Amino acid sequence: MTTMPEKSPPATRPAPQPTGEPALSDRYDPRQVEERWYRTWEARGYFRADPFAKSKPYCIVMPPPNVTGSLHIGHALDNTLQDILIRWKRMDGFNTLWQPGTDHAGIATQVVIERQLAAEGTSKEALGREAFVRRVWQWKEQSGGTIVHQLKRLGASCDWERARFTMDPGLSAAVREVFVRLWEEGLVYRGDYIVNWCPRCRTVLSDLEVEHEERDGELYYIKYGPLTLATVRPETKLGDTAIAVHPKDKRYARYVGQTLTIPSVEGSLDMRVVADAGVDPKFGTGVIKVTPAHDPADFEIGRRHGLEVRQVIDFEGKMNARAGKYAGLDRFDARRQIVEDMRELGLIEKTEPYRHRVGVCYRCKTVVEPLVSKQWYVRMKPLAEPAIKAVREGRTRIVPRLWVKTYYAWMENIRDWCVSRQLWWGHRLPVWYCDADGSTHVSREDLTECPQCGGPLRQDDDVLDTWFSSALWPFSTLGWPQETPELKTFYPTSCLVTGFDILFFWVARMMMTGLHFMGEVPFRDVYIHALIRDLEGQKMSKSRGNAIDPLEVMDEYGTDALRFTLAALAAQGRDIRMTPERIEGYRNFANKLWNAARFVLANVGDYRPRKPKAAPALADRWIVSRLARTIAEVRRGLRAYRFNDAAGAIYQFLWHDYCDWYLEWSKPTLYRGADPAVRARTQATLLEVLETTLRLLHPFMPFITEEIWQRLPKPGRQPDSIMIARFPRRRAVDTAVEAEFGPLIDLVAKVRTIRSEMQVPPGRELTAIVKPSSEAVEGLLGREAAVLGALARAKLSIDRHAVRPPQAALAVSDAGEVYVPLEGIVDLAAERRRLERELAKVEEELARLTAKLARAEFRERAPAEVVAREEARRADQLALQAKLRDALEHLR
RNA sequence: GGGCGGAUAGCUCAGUCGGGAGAGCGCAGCCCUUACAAGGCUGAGGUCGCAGGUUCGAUCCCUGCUCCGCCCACCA
Repeated sequence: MTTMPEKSPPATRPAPQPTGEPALSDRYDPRQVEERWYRTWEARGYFRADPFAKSKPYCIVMPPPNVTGSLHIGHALDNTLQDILIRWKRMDGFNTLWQPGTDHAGIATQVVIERQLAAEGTSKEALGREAFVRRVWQWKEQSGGTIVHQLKRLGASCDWERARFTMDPGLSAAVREVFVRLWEEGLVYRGDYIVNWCPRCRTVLSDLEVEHEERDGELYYIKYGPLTLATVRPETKLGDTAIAVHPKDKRYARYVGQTLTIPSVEGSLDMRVVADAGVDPKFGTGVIKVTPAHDPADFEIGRRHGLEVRQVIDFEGKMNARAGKYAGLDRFDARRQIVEDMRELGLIEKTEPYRHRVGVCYRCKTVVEPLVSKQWYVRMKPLAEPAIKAVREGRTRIVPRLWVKTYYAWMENIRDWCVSRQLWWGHRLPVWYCDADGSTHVSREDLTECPQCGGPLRQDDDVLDTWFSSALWPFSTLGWPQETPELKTFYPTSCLVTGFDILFFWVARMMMTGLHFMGEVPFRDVYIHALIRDLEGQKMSKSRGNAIDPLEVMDEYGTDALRFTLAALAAQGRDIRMTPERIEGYRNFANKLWNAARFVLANVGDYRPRKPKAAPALADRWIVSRLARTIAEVRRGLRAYRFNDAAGAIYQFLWHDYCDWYLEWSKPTLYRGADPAVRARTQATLLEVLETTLRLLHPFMPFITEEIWQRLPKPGRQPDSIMIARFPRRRAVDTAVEAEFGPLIDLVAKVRTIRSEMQVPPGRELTAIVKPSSEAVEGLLGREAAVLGALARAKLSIDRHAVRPPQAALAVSDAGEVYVPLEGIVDLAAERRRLERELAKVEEELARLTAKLARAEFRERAPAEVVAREEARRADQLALQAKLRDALEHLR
C-alpha cells in the first residue's frame, strides 16, 4: 500500500474533530473511522429523543432482537433500513425517536441456559424454578447485550438510554395490565383443547409456532374387523375410540351406528362406527380411525359425537400406561413395534410409501404431538375486526401493498391464541387458584390468600407466550400503562420496518393490541422487506454454513459498504440473494467517494469561500442540475420506501456524473493556469456539490460521509456533525443546461469510440475535425474546446465547412459530425466489415420504421409527438445510411 | 385444497402513465493519463418463459399453459 505525501490541510478548515491523521490514504480504511465516530455521536447525545421538543415527531420502534441473538444478516438489513429512515428524518428536522430494546425470547433463551446447565452436569429441575430464573437473569446481564454492541457497529442511531427489555418491571406491568383487562372483558379464557405439544421443549406451541415439513412416511392399511383403513400413525391405534366414515358413503352405510369388535394387538376392542362429514371418502379406503386425544381433526369428530378422549402418549412423547405392553416406549419406537406385532397377527393389509407434511416445533424441529391439555387462550375475533378496519381505512398503510391481502386473509380466519407456555422463563400468568374453594383469581397484584375464603393460593405455573409481550411493544416501551409524555408525543409511531416472516406473529398482534388498548393504530406505515437468501435461494443459516456474517462483512468491507449493499438490494419482493461480490462493488463505491474527496481536497488548498466573481460555467451548472435531479430522486425513493431507487440515484450521480464527468472536466481548469476567478468558481462548485452529496448519502453511509465532511472547508458556522446537518432540500433542475451539455458528452464519447475501435495507440495524437450544426453549437464548442480536447484526447478542429475526408471512420453527435483522419492506421478490411454490419442494422431499423410510418392507423391514432419522433428517427437513419454507404464507397 | 410471488444479458436483479430494453458483476480490447488498477476508456451480449387476446402499438393490461419458490389449511 502506498502512502500519499502529506498534504497540508486548507487553512480555513477547522481542525477535524476526532480525526487522527491529516493525510488521506488512497484507500478508505473503515476501521480507522467507524468506532471513533460512533462513540462521538453517542457521547454528544445526537441519538437522544426529546418528548417535549416542538418539532414534528418521527418514531420507529425497533423489532426487539432476542437477547440470545447475535447479529445476523436479517437484523443488519432490518436495522439499516430503519437507521436510514431515522437519520434522514433527523436531518430533515423531525423530532426523532428510534426506540430500541431486546426480547426475552422464552423458549430460545431457556434452551440456551438448559444447554449450559447440561454441560455443567446439572439441569433446571435440579436447580429449581427460582434458582433457574435467577440464573437466566444473571446470564442476561452478562451476555445479553451482545446484539446491542453489534447494532452499534452497524451505526444504528437509536436512543440507547431508552433501551427496554420485555421483562423490565415497566413492561411486565404492561403485560399484566393487558392480561387482566382482557380477562375482565371476557377475552381471556382457560380451556381443555387439543394443542400442539413439543415433547422436547415440554411446552405447548401456538399454531403459528408449528412449522410444516414434508417427510417421507408410510401409509399403513390396517384391518379393523370387517373394515380396512389407512393411517400413518398406527401407534395411536391404542387411543382410538371410534371408527368414522363419510355420511354419504354407501359402501359403509350399513356399519354406521354399529359397534364392531376389532381384534387388535392388545386383545379385542369394541368400537362404534360414526358418520362424519369430515371424512374424505376418496382418501385411502374412506374409513378412518378416530383418536380424539392425538389428532386435531379427530378431536373435533370426537366432540361432535361425544367420544371418549383416550390419551396414550404422554408429555414426553412416550407411550403411557394405557398403552399396555408398549408403555414407556418412545412414540416412534412404539409405531415400529405395533406394526411388527400387527403384521404377525395378519392385521396389516398393505403399506404404501407416503410423503406428507408433519408439524414440527419451530425451535427444535421435533415432531409436534397433538395432545389435550388445559391452556389459556385469547379470543381473537373481537380484536381482529378493528385491525382489519384500520388497514381498510388506510389508518395504517402496508408497503408493499402485496402484503395487504395476506394480512386480511389471516385476520379474517383468525383462531384463538393459545398464550400459556410450560416454561419457566417469561411472564408468569397473573392467575391464582384456591384449592380450598376451587376459585380462580386473575389479578394485577400478587395474591397470597384467597379473596373469597382466605385460604392459601397457588399461582399458575405457566408463563405467557413470548409474543404476548412483543405484541405490546409500541406502547409498552413508551411507558404504558402510565400516561407518559413519550406516549403522547410518539404514539402512534411513524413506521414499522420488519420482514414478512413475522407479519402474523408480531405485526398483526401489535395492530390488535394497539387498537384495543390505545384506541389508535400502533404505526402509520408498515414497511415489509424481503428476506435474505444465499445465491441458491436457500435461507441463510449457521447450520447450512451458507450464512453471510454481517460482522465479518463489516470487518472486511466496512459498515458503510454493507449498509449501502443492503439498501440497494432492498427493493425485491420476497427474496434477496446476496453475494460477497455485490458488497465488494459497494466497497469500491465507498473508495471511489474517498478518492474523489481526496482529489477535491488536494485542489482547493488555495480556495477561500467568498462571493464568487465568475459566473458558473456550463459544466458547473450542469453538475448542479444533475445534483438537483438526484436530490429529488433520493427524496422520492425514501418517501416511497424505495431504498434501492434512492441508493441507485446517488451511486449513479456520484460515480458517473460527478467523478466521470465533472471531476475530469474540472481538471484542465485546476491544473493549468486558468483565470483565478474561474478557478475559484470551479473549486466552489466541486466543494458545494461534494458537500451536498455527502449529506444526501449520510443516512446510507454514515461513517465515511462524516469522516470526509469534517475535512471539507465550509463557509460560516456549521453544525458539529453531518448527522445533525440539514438533509438537502429540493431545488430546480435546469433542463436547458442538461440539454446543452449532453451533446458535449456525446462528442467526447464518439471520439473515444473511434480511438478505441480503430485501435489508435494512446500515444498517438489525434485530430478531430468537428463540424458544428449551428452557430450556437460552434460557440459552445469553441468555449469548451480545451476541455473537450483533453477529455477526448484529441486536438479539436472546429470547422463549419469541413468535408469528411476519404477513408475515414465516421461518427455523429448531436453537436455535429466528427471526422478523425486515420490514414495509415486503419485496418481497411476490418473497417469495411464493421461498416457493413452497421449498415445492415441501420437498414433493418429503417425498414421497420418505414413500415410503421406507412400504416394509416399509426398516423391517425398515435399521438402527434410519437409520430414526429418516429419520423425524425427515420430521417436520422436515412442520413446515417447515406453516410455509411458513402464511407463504404470510399473504402472500396 | 386455497392464496401469493417469480420467470428480462453468462450470473444476480431493476424496469410504478402501454410508445425506441437497463444496472452491477462477469467477459473481450486498450490504458499504471499526477483522486482512485478496489481505477479509466471502449465494446460484445437479450425472440423480456410459452400460446392466444385487447390496442395504431404490449416486457408492461387480460386469458390460458409450463417451470420454480413461498404462505395458509384438521385429508388420516
